[in-house]
Amino acid sequence: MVKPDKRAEIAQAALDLIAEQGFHGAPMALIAERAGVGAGTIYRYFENKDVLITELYREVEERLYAVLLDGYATDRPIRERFLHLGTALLRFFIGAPLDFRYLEQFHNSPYGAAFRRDKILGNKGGCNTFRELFEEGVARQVVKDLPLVVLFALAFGPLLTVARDHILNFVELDEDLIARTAEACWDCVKR
Amino acid sequence: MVKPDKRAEIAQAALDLIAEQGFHGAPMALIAERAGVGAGTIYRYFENKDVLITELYREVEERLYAVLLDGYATDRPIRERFLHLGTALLRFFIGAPLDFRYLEQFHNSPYGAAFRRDKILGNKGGCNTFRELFEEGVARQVVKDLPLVVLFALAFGPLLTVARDHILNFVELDEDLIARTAEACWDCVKR
Amino acid sequence: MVKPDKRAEIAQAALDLIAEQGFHGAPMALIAERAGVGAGTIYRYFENKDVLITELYREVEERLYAVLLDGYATDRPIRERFLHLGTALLRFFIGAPLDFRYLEQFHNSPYGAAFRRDKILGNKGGCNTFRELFEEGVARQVVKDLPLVVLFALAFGPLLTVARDHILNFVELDEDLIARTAEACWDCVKR
Amino acid sequence: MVKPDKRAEIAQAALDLIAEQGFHGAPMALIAERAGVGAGTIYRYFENKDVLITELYREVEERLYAVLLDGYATDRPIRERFLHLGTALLRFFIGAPLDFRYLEQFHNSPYGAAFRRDKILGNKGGCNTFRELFEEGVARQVVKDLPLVVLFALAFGPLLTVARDHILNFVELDEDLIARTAEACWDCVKR
DNA sequence: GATGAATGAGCGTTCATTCAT
DNA sequence: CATGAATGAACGCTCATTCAT
Repeated sequence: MVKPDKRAEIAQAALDLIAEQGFHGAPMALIAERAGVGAGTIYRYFENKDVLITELYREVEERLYAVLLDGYATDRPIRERFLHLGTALLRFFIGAPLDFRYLEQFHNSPYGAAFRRDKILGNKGGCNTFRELFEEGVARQVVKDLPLVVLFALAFGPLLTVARDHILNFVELDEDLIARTAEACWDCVKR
Repeated sequence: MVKPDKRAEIAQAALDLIAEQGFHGAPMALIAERAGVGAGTIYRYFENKDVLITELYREVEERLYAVLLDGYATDRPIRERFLHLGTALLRFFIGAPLDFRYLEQFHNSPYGAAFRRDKILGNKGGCNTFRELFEEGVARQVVKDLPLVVLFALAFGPLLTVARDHILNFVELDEDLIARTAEACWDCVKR
Repeated sequence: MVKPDKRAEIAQAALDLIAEQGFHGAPMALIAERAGVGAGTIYRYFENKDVLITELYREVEERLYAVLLDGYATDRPIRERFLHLGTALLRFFIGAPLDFRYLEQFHNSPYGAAFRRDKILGNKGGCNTFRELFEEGVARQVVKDLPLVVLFALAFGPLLTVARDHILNFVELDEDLIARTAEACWDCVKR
Repeated sequence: MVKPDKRAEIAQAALDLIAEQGFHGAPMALIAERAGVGAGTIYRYFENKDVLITELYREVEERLYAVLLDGYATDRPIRERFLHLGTALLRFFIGAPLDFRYLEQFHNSPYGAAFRRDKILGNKGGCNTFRELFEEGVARQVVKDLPLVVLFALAFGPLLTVARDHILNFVELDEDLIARTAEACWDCVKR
């Protein structure tokens, strides 16, 4: 039976290294060292590096979706729900900058390519929520009548960009700015 | 058979490969093969791989700025100028998907890290134009009173995201959709 | 079949190859092959080729100094001590021709350049012994009153040359010839 | 017909570079650049790099022998002739340090190996002179009765070592020191 | 003759992965 | 179960040599 500590140590070490240095800066030997395990041990928990990276992605995504859905009430108005999701997204990334950086590294790599397509067709938790929200918004004529993909871009694009700018210290996002940014995004998608 | 400048062949091969496969998928030997030259030949034109990559970036950037500034009139209203830049950006990326992918690969890599900061402080052609536009817009109370960095995010974020989605075939951007997307971005930044 | 320490195998293979073929004739891949290890294995024991070469040098030097100082008695007359060192030097090189050749290759290379100066100012074991011997000899007016560097040259020059000639099979040094050569060197430095 | 200027320029550039940087620091392209010719031009004058190097060696050797034999009178006493050769050797090397360094680089390289054997069997000008001098000295019982090779070592060893030390600035050889060094060498070989 | 752009074999080095212990 | 030494393919890069101009 696998010792869960060790798996977690490896995952954390890998996530930290990849988030901070990119895939280039995260050889398996270094991940093992940071995790305090032998190099071969990683392969007991993850079939190979690709699997490790993909699994890590899923874990981050799961954490994100959990945060997005926490307190999300489908019976609230579209605008309110949108702002909830937007601010939750920003808050999560600001609070977990390594998770954010990891997602960025992942998306911008051969690994990410396949996943992007899945996402857009997406049946995944948080993603689906956005989709349903937009579909409902379009149907109720509260949201612009644009293809779903474009609405996603209008909403996610600024949020992710602003999160990156905060993490890279180009801007300091406080609660006020988070709220105003999310509202600006709403202006973008709303009719 | 024509030999249209070896440097250009190498640059094109490198850009294609990096855009399509990322830096990992573009070893010098493969770039050379695609360019139809010997491996050593690359080094007659580019000091090393870093220089090749950086130079390629500058060339793409130049092409982009040229397009953005083409027909840009500073005496037109803020909104009109914004829409000009937004639609020009989208059109350029749609017409030159490899350039777009290359920029993305570059920004999300050790090479791009240094450039990002420069860009945000930016004295570069197209970048400066956006900055001046936003500053003027804020001063005239036409644009939201948000930090410049956030305005950049609100404008660029969706545009880049939507361009990527088009290139990845998640959506088909025609002239109409380009215009409506740019307008949605304007809703984002306008007061 | 015994596996008598991989580090030693690598060191021996490198020393042999470099001694016989020079640095040019000793690519890492060939060293690895001769040592019966994979190419990458060398780097577990030596950070890079420079380190391998320098470390090898130190090991040879250590062996040499050990032999020189073995049985060296500071309370014996200058002449006797000189002859002890001279014959010990010759015997060592004759008995370890690869060590000798390695030292020559090393000294005549970019690696050796830095070491040469150190040596002449030398606080190293065997070197220091020669220096003290000469200084004492000069003070007691048993040795010619020449700069230390010149005395070194008068003593080492012939010894190293004769050792090389023996190793290259230009002459066969037996115990008798070793003794007479050392004595000739003494004639060179003595008053 | 070959333009002799160009050949000389190439030879000088190659000698300088190899003397100063060793064979590693003297790629053909750099030699060509220093000589002010195209890279391919070298191959009009020298079949390949090996030939260039070997030819260069012969030229240096010739210059050396010319100096040694200049003013050498076979009717003078052995000792005097020996001192003539010794001091001439030292003076030559001190006056032409690049020639000296070149000889050292050459001897300590795969190229030098073959030549050393030739030399010792040597029918070459200067070498032959030494050989005859020693043979005569041994026959007349003025020089120690040692194998010719050993006598060579006793004479050349210190001279070359001291020349190197001067060129490397470990000692400053003036006329007085040159004379005393040559005399010390005589003490070495004389009965 | 002279050139220098082009070549590609060969270098030192890294790192994902395996497997004997 | 866990280890980390061992592996070797693959990388970026250099340089002696060639040959079209």
